Amino acid sequence: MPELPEVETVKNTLKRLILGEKIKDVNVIYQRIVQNVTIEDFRESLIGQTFKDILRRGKYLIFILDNVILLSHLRMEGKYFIKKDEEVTKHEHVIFKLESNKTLRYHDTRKFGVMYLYKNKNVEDILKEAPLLNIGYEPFDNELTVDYLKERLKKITKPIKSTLLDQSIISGLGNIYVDEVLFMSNIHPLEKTNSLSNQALESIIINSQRVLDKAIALGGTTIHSFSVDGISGKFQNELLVHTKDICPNCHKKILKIRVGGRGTYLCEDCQKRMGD
DNA sequence: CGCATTCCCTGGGTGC
DNA sequence: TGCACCCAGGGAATGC
Repeated sequence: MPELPEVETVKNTLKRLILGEKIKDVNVIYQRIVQNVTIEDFRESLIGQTFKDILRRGKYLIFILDNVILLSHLRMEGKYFIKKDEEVTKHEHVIFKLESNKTLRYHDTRKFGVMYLYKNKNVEDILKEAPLLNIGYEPFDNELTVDYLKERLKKITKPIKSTLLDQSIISGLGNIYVDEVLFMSNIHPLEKTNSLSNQALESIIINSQRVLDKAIALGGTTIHSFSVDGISGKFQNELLVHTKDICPNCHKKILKIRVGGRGTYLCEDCQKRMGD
């Protein structure tokens, strides 16, 4: 499941593979992927356009072409593949035929991924409208400070884990890395959000940077699946708590609970609940 | 308003 | 082997 490091890896891999490539044809097989324009509009707007750059905002990929911008969110299982002009397989939902006779294919077994297309707009414009409008700072951004978090979180009473999954507050963390960050910060996932101390918030920021930096360096985490052209990450070998049985710290059994409907791993001894 | 729940999907796992 | 069932989850929509 792609989180920030996986999307960063996909972005960098795709940049090597498709920048400068011109789109000859587009085939949308599963139509619900395209959100904000008709399929006809999507096709016609993309044909003849060349990939100029690829950016990332949170977990969104932003493809910059001549006059259009394509926004892509991989959700759970979205992947891109570069192939020759061969038969379309079962889970390929959008096929971009390129002039070099290669094809760029969006593959998504659960069909949760979405795409948006913008015509004659620049990146600054689309950052001001949905769905990018409410994407919060990334852990690396200088604006993400203890003071900022203190203010944003002061009225939130739900579990801190649910808050960290909310992309409008901090962007880029998903289910895997939130568990890791909370473990590294010795914070219980069910801790009430607005009861966290400044020191706890500081730990969350620092450990978010640490875990994402390391995951990016290792090309992301491959638990279920994510890849471009079969390239997958190695961070799963570095996980401390998510999907683990034994705490690497105190060697007690890792607990699995549900928080906001999400499978959540923690060590009760290392992540004590403080107040509430 | 905040928060919990439901929904979208399909492959993989389980039990009979 | 086949079949019914449940589970995984990011984010939007819905309900309280």
